[in-house]
Amino acid sequence: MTTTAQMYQEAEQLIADAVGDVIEHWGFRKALGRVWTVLYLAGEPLSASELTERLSMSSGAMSMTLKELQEWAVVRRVGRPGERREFFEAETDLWKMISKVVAERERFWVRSVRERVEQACAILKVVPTDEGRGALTKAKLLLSFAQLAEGVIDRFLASRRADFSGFGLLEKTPKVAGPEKR
Amino acid sequence: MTTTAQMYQEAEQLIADAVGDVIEHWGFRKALGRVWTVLYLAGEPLSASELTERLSMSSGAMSMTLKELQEWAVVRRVGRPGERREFFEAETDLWKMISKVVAERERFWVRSVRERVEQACAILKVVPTDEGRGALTKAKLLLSFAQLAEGVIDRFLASRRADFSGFGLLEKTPKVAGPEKR
DNA sequence: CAGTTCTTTCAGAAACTTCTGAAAGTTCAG
DNA sequence: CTGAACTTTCAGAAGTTTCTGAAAGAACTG
Repeated sequence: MTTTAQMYQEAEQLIADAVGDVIEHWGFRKALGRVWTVLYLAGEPLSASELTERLSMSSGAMSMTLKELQEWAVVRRVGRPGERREFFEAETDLWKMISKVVAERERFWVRSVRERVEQACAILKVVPTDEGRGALTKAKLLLSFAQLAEGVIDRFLASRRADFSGFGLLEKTPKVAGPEKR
Repeated sequence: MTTTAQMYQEAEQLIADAVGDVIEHWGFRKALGRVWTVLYLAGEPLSASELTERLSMSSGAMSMTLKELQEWAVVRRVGRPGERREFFEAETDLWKMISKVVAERERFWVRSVRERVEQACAILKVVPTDEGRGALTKAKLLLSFAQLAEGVIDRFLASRRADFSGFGLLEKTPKVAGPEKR
């Protein structure tokens, strides 16, 4: 016999693992996605030990994972009156989460690449061989691509902030997308 | 004294490592980015041994790397008349490369997630607790987000341009405060 | 301020990824 | 065929990331 609690857990695991996989694919630890998902689906703050049990993780891993999630402002720590323990709840505004990641992570890399390619271009400028000239042309192309990406990221961050601030894409208000038609 | 050949190599290393780092950040092996970059900058086909030497990699690693680059259609194998060895040249069409990756990699994951969340929704539909109902609402939101992403990817691929113009990632139907042309 | 409860830290274990280099395989000229 | 030139494969090495769990640390409570 399958209880409703078991069914809930099964669905929770499915979604947690799915989100965990995406998150891992994007270069974070799978555990970050799993923990966030359980908190998100729960809809109310949960304690660390509750999470530890539901996801079969060690207390140490849970502590580190929650710390990292908070650094990314994706999970909040909330006190609960009359409770000794700390509770945690998920940030539900997906735009807020995504923009934070893009701003801190993607931007950093794009800039780092741009700077290094610029440096290489400076060197190639004074290499008077055919090889050097050909490479310079191509390096400049890479450079303009990096600059393009930098611009896209900046515009992405600016535009959404302007239009959706306080109105997060996946905020509690349902009715986001229509019926599927694939 | 620094020769022009040494300067070329220095610039080549700088760019190769920069591209390698981005590529790694995007979930591929660093070596893929480094090898592609050397071929790209060279502008002409190079042999495996040439690459092995320039990048200080083992022959085994080079063989595997070139194989993977070819699978991603990012490097082509070219024969050279009168030469026994095989030569390799870089695909220079960035759009072609990016669209291939997006089509095969991102799409796969978005769909996989959508399917798993759909499955979980089906389970939650028959869980008659408050917990279950709340989670179902949220799961449906995740689902609509996955569908949104699927749509964005498909439109991006259909647009067939690498300049990213108008690439508002989370664009819904209307265009917002657009300084850029449609 | 001693005890209880919960959280964080961290060294080592485990798991996973990538690389090396020798051996096996392939191709081709003579 | 045979051997030279080059490529691929793969088992084990090396490197990297993530997790475990015990111990130290905090935060209350009575």
